[in-house]
Amino acid sequence: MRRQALNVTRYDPGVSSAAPGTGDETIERRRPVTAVQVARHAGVSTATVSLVVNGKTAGRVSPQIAARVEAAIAELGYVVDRAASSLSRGSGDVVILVAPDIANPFFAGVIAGAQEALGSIYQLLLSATDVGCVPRPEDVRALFALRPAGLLVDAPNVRFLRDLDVHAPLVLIDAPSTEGVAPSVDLDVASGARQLARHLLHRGHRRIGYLDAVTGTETFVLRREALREELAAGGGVLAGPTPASVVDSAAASRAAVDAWPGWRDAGVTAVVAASDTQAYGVLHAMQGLGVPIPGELALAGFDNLPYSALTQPGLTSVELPSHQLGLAAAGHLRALIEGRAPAAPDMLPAHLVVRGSTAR
Amino acid sequence: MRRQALNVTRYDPGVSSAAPGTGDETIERRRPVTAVQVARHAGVSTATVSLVVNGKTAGRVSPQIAARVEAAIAELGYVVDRAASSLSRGSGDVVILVAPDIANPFFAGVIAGAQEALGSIYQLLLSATDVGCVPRPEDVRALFALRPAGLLVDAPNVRFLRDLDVHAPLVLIDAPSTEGVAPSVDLDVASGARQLARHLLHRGHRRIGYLDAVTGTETFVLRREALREELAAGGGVLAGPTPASVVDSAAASRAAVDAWPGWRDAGVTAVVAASDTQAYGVLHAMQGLGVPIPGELALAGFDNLPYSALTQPGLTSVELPSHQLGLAAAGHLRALIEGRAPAAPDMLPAHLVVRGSTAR
DNA sequence: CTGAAAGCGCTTACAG
DNA sequence: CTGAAAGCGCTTACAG
Repeated sequence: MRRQALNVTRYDPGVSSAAPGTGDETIERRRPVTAVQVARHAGVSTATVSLVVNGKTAGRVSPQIAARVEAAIAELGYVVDRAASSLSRGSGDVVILVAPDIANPFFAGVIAGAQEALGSIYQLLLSATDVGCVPRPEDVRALFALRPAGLLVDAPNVRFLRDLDVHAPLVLIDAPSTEGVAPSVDLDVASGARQLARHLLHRGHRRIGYLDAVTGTETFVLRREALREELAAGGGVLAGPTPASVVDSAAASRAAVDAWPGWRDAGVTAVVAASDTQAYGVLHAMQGLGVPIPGELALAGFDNLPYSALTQPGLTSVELPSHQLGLAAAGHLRALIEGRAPAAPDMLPAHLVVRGSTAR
Repeated sequence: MRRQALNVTRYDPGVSSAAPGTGDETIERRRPVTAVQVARHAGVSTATVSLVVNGKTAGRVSPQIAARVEAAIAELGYVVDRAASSLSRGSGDVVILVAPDIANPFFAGVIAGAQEALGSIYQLLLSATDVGCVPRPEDVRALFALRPAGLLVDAPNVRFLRDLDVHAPLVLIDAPSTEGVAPSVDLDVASGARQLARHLLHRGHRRIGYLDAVTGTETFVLRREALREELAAGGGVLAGPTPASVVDSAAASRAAVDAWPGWRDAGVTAVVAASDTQAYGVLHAMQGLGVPIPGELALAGFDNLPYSALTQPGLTSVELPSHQLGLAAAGHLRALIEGRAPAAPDMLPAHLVVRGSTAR
């Protein structure tokens, strides 16, 4: 790799060092303003400062004093130290979302929904686990040690929860079959899979190939098995090999290239991928192999990612409501945190979006 | 929307409530184990517990005592309260990456690189700002109030930094023209743009259309202007309208549909999009309009996202090394945090990847 | 309406 | 090698 000129500028802390120019100077950082300084500046106690910054002045602090404190806060640029605040209160105002595949556009919707539900009171931070891996209990435990207000954990399995054994606000996302262990907000992927099965049967397909995902999450088991059952009910069958790949287009493409001879020999006329991301890979693979879609092979996926409307042909997909998922999960968590009875959410409905990839 | 049966299970805290069955019971949470409990259990002081959990036993704690403490920790399931730890030390071990567009696959690489550089000592959390928006100084200030070990901020502009005025470990990512304000690790997008310009000129294109991004980030200005200059140097020109869209395929598709008459009338034979994500939208728009790519119109983008190898035709793109970017930025931050002199990183090189979308 | 004081759980000089 | 004690910056009963 060709190395080029350095473009990293040294940070100037704006504070004189102990021994300027000697080379072994230590950088002194300007220390953050504390409540003590604000209190001194406004001529009040730190208790009053705390009441003001937390908006608990009603009947406790006179408007005049409050105004004086506000002024001091603005002048000094005081920001509450949330580490200290968390320690004092027992927990903070951060909500952490743990997800295995942040880069998946599906999560943009979940994140937006969660932010909407959390409002400006809580701050949402994301913890990315390794792509294609379920989060490990020890990772989540380390996150709990941060004393967040609560945790949102995407797609863990039952075993994960047994190992976790943590008792704090926690809501699971898209974690079917964890009932009774922790609250979860789920997607009705089974219904979506059945709609897709009926659509394919209706289009005359009987022998369906399947490209699975290898994350070891329940949702993918559910997608596959619901599809299989509903196909069987209508005289169809999952035929040929059932390869699995990580949720990545390139990996899916390779898997599809390998699987194609088997699918073809098994008389497969349609392929379903466990996710749209993988379906894109299958589409590419078939274009490379000269197998026309939908002419020789129909194709469908799950998620209905934005890009699925843009492929050539457009991709038939089971739409999973990511925004609503984030909204419901964070809303539930918030109720838990605030000690309210959680509003009864639904199992969020999935519905099939039909496009050119399964046209006759 | 059809509502279905509720599938949210109530969380059972496993702890008896104050007034069981009365209905106004408050949920008592099992309180986390503290160092005091561990100390008591092991028959030592909390100071010793602290030394053991922080691995500072060498010459300070006898192996026997250390072993006893370890055993107590394991037995009680003790995890250090990081809020308290942060308060005591002055800052914690969390590194926060602030990025406008977490869902962009480009960030998967940045995140993986940053995690690699941070190792297991620091914990990386992500803060998602609204899509298509530069992070606001107040958001970043709120993040600093969490007392993280440091912050990595993607693509802010100079004005942002003037407003920020925060003096703590901070490294900017892909933030050209912020020299002297804060350290930054940059991508040589200008060089990439010039390579792309020369490639297009060499392929015989002289009148080039451009689809810009509307995030207000320097990197996009640089991409466009470097392309413009290098084209001019070779007798080419940015011609026709220069629409802008958010970094989203669907939005880009709409923008391209609108721009096409203008481009066509201006004699444009190639279009460059500010990002691959947008280029996918242009590709879709042109397929919809019946404009063959590359036959009638060549197309290229920036980022070389994984999916760019899978489109039909494959997308010519300026590869930006996302993994190295995360690695270098986090490495620099880590040096800053630990008071070491940052290793001199490079401005990370970009290089053109030529695919079918600009074939003759 | 306001303040002095205790306490959150940890870390780190300091004394022994 | 080990412990008692102070302190990080905040919040919250409690006393006035």
